[in-house]
Amino acid sequence: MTNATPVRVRFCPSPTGNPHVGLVRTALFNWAFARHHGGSLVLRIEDTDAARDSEESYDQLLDSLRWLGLDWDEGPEAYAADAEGTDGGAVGPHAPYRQSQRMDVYRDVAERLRAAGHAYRCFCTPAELEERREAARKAGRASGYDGACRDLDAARIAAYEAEGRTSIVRFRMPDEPITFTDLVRGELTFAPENVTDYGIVRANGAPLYTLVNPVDDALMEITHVLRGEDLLSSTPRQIALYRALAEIGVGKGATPEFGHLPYVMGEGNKKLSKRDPESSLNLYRERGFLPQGLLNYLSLLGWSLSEDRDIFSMDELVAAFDVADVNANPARFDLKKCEAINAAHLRELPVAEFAAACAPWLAAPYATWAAEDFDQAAFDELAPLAQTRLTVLADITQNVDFLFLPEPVADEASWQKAMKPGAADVLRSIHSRLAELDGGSWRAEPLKEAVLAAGEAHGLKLGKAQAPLRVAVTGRTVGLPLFESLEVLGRERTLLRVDATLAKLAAQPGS
RNA sequence: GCCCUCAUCGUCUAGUGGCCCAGGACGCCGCCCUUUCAAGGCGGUAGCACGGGUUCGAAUCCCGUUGGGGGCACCA
Repeated sequence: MTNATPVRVRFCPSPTGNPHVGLVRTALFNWAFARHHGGSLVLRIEDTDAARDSEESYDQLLDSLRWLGLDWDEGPEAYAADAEGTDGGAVGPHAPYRQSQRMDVYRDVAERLRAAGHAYRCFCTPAELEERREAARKAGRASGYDGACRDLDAARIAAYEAEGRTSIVRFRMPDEPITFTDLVRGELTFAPENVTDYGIVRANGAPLYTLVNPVDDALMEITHVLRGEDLLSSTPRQIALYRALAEIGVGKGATPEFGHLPYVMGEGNKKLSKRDPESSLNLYRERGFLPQGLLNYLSLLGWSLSEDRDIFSMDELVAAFDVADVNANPARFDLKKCEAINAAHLRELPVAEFAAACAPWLAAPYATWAAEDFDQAAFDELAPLAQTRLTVLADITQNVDFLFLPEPVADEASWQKAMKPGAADVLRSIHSRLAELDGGSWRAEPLKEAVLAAGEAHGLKLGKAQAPLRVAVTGRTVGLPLFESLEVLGRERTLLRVDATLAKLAAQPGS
């Protein structure tokens, strides 16, 4: 890259379905690259396929990017949701940024390409194409377009038209190898026989991605194209188109540099697809991943900050990020590690921020308790204890539900585990010791002493003695530190729950 | 079938000819701490796909093999 030209990268999703993590990783690398170089990130919406695109997906896409904090400089609307756009809401000098609103641009470019001889009308029918492709394959040859309509004369064209055939517009590839230096893979060369002429406008006049994407990159003066490796083999085509565009005066004439990012793979070494539930960004959001946690993990797929650091902030990522350091091999998405990294970010949050971040999962639709039973102050007291125990924020709900539910959840497995024969006796001892504590001494430390003493009377260590009490009060065998929990729950409710458990135990045969 | 691409512990990676009988992280196992579970501390498990070169010396460079992934659309 020349130092003089400011970096301009773009993220250009098509609004089809939920955003998935592979897409997010691509957005992240583009964003980090732009920020690292003090350049611009352009958000362009590639909605040229009316059949698959939807407005809902578009809204979701922007919402996701905003949630992630991946801000863009130019796009169909401002990053800050409340900001005023300049042109129909769009922000930036190259509006509009939705391709569905740029159709006249593409039509014009396609026409000029054809006039200059860089493209031609192709009358081959899909059936004919398919047949010849098959034949080529069988013969062991490359199966791309065979160039049948490359040099049709006027008579031939008239004959096809008389036949009622429709035509697409096809780009004419030069008969020479194309070499470029991929930012992550190095120098690559493609022979002409393997990169054949390709369609750029449908028979119905609608432009194809193959045209639209490079045209907009040229017009929007994109300097670096960082995208998935699935587009690697179409790069020579785009470069050829770029050269043709330069020739007819579309854009400033410079071809961007390309960097092809490795795939994000899912289970069984398959490319993580949109259908794969593991790939859905919304899923991570609903489970309570922190944007910085998810992004931190995703950045590790094909890149690393340093030899011995896996946990870092977005600022650190931006400071260190370089496409040249991205490695070329596909990476498997590992949920366990993703969760571990998110947990680390959760722990690094100041307590108040952590508590605030929990809020969505303490209310509908996540809360299992009635809204009016929620007690913020009680929650805040336990929040620090929960912070080291969560992997994702959604886990907060069951960690504190005992505080807000009228009675603890009934977890059969926990009950079986804790309420072994003799548990009732222990619980009775605990109850009488606890009952001796007045409101003023209802603190974690005395509570612990009381349970300890009660346990000793039965020859039990604290670990064993606390189990039935924990289940009696929280419903579960695993949870936040017990005595602090009791302190917050309060004397009355604790005693009531132990009473209730004792009653239940008494009603149970064999206890 | 043709073309492209990739190849270090189970997984993500560090490593760009000697610092590597390969380092970190997640996972897993064990120990310590301990009120359950975490967190934290300590330790362990496990890898350069294979075969040829080049070189005094290769995980690192070259060739081949094998294996994985992708592309070959009037999808993007």
